[in-house]
Amino acid sequence: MARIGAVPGGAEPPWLAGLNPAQHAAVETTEGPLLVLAGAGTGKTRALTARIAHILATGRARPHEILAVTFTNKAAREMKARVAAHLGQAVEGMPWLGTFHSIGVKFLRRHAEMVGLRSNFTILDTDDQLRLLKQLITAEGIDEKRLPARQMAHLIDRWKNRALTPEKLPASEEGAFGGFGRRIYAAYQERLATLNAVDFGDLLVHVVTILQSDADLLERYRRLFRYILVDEYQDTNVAQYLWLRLLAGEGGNICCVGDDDQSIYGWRGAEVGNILRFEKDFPGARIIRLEENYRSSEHILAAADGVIAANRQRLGKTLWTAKKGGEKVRLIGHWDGEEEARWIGEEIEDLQRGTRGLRPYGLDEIAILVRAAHQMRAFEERFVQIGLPYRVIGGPRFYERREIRDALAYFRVTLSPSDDLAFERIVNVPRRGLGEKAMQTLHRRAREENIPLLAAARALVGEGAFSARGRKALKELVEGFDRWRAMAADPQVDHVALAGTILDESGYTAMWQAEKTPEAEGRLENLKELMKALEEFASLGDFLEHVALVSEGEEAEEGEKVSIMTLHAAKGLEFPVVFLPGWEDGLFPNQRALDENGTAALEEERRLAYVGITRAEELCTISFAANRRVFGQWQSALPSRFIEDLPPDHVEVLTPPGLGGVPGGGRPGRAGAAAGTARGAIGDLERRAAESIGRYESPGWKRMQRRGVAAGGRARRPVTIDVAPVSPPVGTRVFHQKFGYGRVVAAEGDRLRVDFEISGEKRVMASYLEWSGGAADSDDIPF
DNA sequence: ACTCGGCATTTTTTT
DNA sequence: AATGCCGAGT
Repeated sequence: MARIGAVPGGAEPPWLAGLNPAQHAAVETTEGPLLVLAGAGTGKTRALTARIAHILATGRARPHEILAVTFTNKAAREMKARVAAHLGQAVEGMPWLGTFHSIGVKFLRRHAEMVGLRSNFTILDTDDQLRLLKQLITAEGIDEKRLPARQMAHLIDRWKNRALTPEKLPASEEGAFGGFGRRIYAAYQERLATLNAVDFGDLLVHVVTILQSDADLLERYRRLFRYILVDEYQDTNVAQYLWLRLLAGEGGNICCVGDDDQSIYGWRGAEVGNILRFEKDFPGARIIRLEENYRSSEHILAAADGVIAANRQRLGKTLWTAKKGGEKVRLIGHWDGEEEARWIGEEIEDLQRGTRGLRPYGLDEIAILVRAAHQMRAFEERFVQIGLPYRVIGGPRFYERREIRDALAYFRVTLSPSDDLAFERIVNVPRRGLGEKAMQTLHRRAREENIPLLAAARALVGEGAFSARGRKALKELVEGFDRWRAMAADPQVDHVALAGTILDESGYTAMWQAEKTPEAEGRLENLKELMKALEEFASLGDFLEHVALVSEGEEAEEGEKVSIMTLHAAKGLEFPVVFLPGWEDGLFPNQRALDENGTAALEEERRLAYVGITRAEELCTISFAANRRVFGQWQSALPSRFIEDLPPDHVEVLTPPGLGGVPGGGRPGRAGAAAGTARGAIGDLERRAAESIGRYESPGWKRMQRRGVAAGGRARRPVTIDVAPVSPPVGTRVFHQKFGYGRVVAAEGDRLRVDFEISGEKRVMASYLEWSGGAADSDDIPF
């Protein structure tokens, strides 16, 4: 490819080496507003980091004069490392390179007093937030069951994403949360101020408030940030957008990189509109498109394009690749979710061995990307069974575990005695004989004298309040905190040792040791982990700050493993081999999303599909299951409507196991053309589903019926409308997919006990079984 | 004050 | 199926 911009005769600086013309332009167009539309796999990070290197190396700005914002800590870290690599030296302090939230904290610590905070404010975690809201809601005399705190938290989050403080709430929001929304929101903010605390959303909103309220300050920052770079611009929400506009000013040097087709965070306030509107917002903006894809094969790209092309709201890009040929995207349907997991497990083992003329793949090269976290379970179960190493990315997070939160609460109170929320969390953990009544007493005193709970506890203990047992324990706790605080202030004391001391002396460690369950052991393990993590930081305080902002359970586990994660978590990653299970209407696209947000949500789901497919470099396999267990109930679904958008020329349909093979087992392998079209295979599956289950109904359809609409206008009919499966009477000879033939020995409703010929007695659901006379009434099956 | 058991609810995605 | 919440019993 011809290179432009190379200086004739002069050696090209290393950061420009190997860039294509578009990337080159993205790097060298430093002045004025610039939007880089970077499709999936087009070397976006490469361009972005080269740009920073370029700005620094050419002396256009010093490191602290660049504001570079990312969405995840991981992206920030990677960016730092890659800029350093470009320049061939460590980047000394780019203090303003980080996530919106971490930069927000830094900014807020400097200007806390402008929003009524002190600069040592604490950052609330979700638990704290919910507990606080619960209190406020109850105090308002509202039944917390009718209006749950979760919902309120959600609401507040949405408002904050739009930079709406209680005063700025529009009239249209007046009815929110049963009409109490605004009032509780205001009370909540007030309470946060008293607690000297902020929540996640505040990290954005307070910054906007400050910048808007002080023109001089704003001007200072505008001058400071000579260059602004924003990664994943399509994910910015209103508050972040305001931030950027304020700081960039008119014609500032702001460079936003993003891809409207990868906007998948609308549900948490991201506005695709931000990127769609860029030219209007920043007059004279230049737009550069990165369209050469370096990641995926031709077929994979074509499939992704087929899916995304159905969206209306897009800026439009055409990705192309120099890589021709490769494997087609594979499509396969399964009987149920477990079979899907089983098949993928076997497929992975095959891939490892390198069958069918494909190269052998390492487990690290393989990923399974699911729509919803609960899908992961089937895979975990299966993989444990067959001993296939896997890792769940973005699973239950380390810092959200109970024992970790408890430990952190102890640290928090030690460092800031007025952290009531943390104090509340651990006063009675381990049990100290302080129940509801004791807590009421504490709260009353704290409120009356306007002092923190810890101070109230101290006073009350001195006055001889509470039961003898509780008083003694509480006294010990208060004195403990005094002691630990003194130690924390002593530079001689190592903070890791201090943390250990706190957990031991408080009796927290002992509490779990006393519990001799494997679970408790795990928790103690986690606490050890925590200590190890602590070593990386200079002080407890530093650590707490880190924890508040980092949610990534960053345990770089050893060994080769298959990765399992949600599609959301997969954004920005790539794998040679990708499996995309669960492509069923209702699950993907997700019915709840559709119900709540209609067409916009459907487009976002489609983008999610696009993100999924474009993660794959060489081999991409999409699958769906006719039946899936949801809430312990079997439900059936139809293949995702996105499957219809896959261009047939680039897709190979595989034959599901059990179809045309041995019943209930044996994998026929790759049947190639025998399966015919995608529709053919799907039809077979649906027919089988109908035949053996009898009557079933897709969850999405049920919802649509209730609402009396066919959502999206593309709804298809479910197979049969009759929810209750008929049970075979005791004594009936039945057939089960997994256990084979057997006889019913007992029944309670549709739960049966069946004595199977091979595997003995099992409890199974009637809907699992086939028996003569129990086949479907096929009058309503639309094939 | 704490423990246990029954009942309801849950799961879409997360900085 | 699994978890969390509430109420009754100790």
